[in-house]
Amino acid sequence: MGEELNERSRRILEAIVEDYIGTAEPIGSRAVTRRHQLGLSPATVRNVMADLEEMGYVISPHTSAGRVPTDKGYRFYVDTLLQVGQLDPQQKILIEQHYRLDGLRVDERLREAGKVLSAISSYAGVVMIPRFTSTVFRHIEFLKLSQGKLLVIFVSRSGLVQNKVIETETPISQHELEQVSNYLNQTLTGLSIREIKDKIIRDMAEEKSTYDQLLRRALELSREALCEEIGEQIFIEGACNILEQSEFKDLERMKRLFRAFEQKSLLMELLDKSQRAKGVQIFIGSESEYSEIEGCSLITASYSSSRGTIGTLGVIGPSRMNYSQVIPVVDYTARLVSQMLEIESE
Amino acid sequence: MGEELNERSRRILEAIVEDYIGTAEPIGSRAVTRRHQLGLSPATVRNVMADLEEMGYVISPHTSAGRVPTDKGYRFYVDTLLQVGQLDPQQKILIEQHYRLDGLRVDERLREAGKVLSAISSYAGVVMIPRFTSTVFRHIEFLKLSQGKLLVIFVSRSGLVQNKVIETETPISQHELEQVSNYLNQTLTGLSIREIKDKIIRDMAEEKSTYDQLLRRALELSREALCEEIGEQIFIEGACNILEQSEFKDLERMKRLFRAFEQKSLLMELLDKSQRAKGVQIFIGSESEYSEIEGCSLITASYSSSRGTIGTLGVIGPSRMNYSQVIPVVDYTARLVSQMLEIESE
DNA sequence: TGTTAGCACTCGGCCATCAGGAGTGCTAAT
DNA sequence: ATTAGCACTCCTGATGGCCGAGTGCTAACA
Repeated sequence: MGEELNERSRRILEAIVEDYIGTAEPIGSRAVTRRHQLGLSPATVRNVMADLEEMGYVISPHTSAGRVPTDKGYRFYVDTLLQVGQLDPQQKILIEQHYRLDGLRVDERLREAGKVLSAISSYAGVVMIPRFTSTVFRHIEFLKLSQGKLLVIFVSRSGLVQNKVIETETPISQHELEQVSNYLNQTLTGLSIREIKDKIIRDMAEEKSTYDQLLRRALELSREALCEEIGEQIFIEGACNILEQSEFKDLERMKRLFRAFEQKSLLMELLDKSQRAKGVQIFIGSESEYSEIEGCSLITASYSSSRGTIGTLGVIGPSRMNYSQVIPVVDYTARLVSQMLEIESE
Repeated sequence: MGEELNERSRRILEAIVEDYIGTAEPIGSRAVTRRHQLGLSPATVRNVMADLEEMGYVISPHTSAGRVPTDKGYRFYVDTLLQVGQLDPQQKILIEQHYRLDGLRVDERLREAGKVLSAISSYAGVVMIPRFTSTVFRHIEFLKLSQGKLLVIFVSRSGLVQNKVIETETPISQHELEQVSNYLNQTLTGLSIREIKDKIIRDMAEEKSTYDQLLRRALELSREALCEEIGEQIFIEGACNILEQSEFKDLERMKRLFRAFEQKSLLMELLDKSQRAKGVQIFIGSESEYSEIEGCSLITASYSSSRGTIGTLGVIGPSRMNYSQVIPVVDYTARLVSQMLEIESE
């Protein structure tokens, strides 16, 4: 088990993974020798393959079939075998063309990014909307709805509009609400929500002594409005694309995947995890006890503003994914999106 | 062709449709006599079935199979055979329970309605967000984004928040924008967008003579902001549900359907059509030259505020749908949603 | 004249069988 | 250590036969 793979085994594993990515069919020993000049006979390759199987990198679906990479095999491949090149300039241009998105809202732009990802990778694109807590305050507005209910609208520096409904016990007039809005807009602009949360807690402690009615109201409302995370949102675009993948001829499997898509919480969790990491993240198959996306891989990267990471986007497809192609695309897209949001907020 | 169906033929067609809805399998003459007391022999039923086939109400997939209703058959069934009962009180309660949605935004509520529809019907639920033009003005807000770009936020009386980005050539300060917002909020509240459009056109004609800078600005901006329809939105919930339907064992068909879902424009068109009609609408199969949803039916109803129809919701499933169950559910849901939006806006 | 029983026929679904082919593991030779 | 050879396994696809469900037709019946 602890055995290091020697050069030859690596070459052969690489061959199996890459051929399998290309063909979606179990790779036999002869196929390896035929398609790759390794200077080895099929028999030798067979021996190596038996070793690889022993070590859990590949598996054969049945006695007389070729070998298929396991999750462990893919993992080894992406971690140590694969070298991701630069995105070729032509494709860069192709991607950039999709980002001439004048006059679109931030959320539309993000959704568009998902579409582009899916179109280019021909898997599914997924984009997580900036986490509320990671955004920078730009504007807030309170509107009175029915009895005791307020609509609060929040705009982040990048122009993302979010809103929620909060409840108040003590009645308040629309006029007062405007004053509160004004006050908050003056004092909070440019702060991140994280900072604001801290500030509010501090101010509330101080405020106990003061009796400024307006100030107290403003603090109360802003606490209600800002301190609770707005449900995170996630876009999944081009899910149909992965229907084309031959692994999803299996209806049952497909259903499970689509259920996972519909529920979103699972993906959310994964994206959230990758949010914290830097650079491109790769989740392979059921590596992390999520059986719903068994047989699938997720490639993600975070996008960020100058104030740090704010969201995550990526591609989800079968484990048998063209990693070398998709990874740079995801990476580049994350950069483009970061840039886009930055420009917007200037 | 012009032949009217006699009572017996109707009974038999009804039997075929209902049994087929239940079993998803071609219905033979013996099955009809077994499951329905018609006082007829299989042979007689066979004769009638041959007639029905001749007239295009049913079809047999192959020589020695039973009969399956055609679109025309379903149409006849829903139009003249089916009598929709009231929703049974128990189910009413079941539905209502899902609508204890305090503290949710309007769009979340609508999406929730889609989920409930899908859960109860076990097909897919679909909800079209209120058309911008049909909503009633409540509040508008302009924020300056980057060079020449404005973010405009619009709140309808029912609390629906929408936003878009518009461009202006002449620069304008945030202060001026606030004045414009204030002015518009004072003068437009309570008007429907439709009315506002008219008003703006009228005012612009008059305004040529006046030289009030602010007024001119307000008119220009509000025209930009309000007069162009915001892209309509549509939620499709529980699409996976219809994967369970046996008709979608055919992969190819399923793909086409999901592509249609992803694109949304097709559904939009259909919903838009039904928007104009009153009461429950039923689209069967490819009745209206949309081949993508071949084999599917769509049941819709419009929801409305006191100011008239504002949106549409419904259920999409296989033509072989349990109409008698789904129709009252859609109907009742539309009422509930109308009510919900009404309360919110008071 | 409308209804029904009877019967021959058709066709899809299911199962077993079979040949072909791809690929393996083992052994013995290099 | 590598490789050629070989027997073996197992999937795949084609073939054919059987069964059952269901039909259409015809002739008998009320």
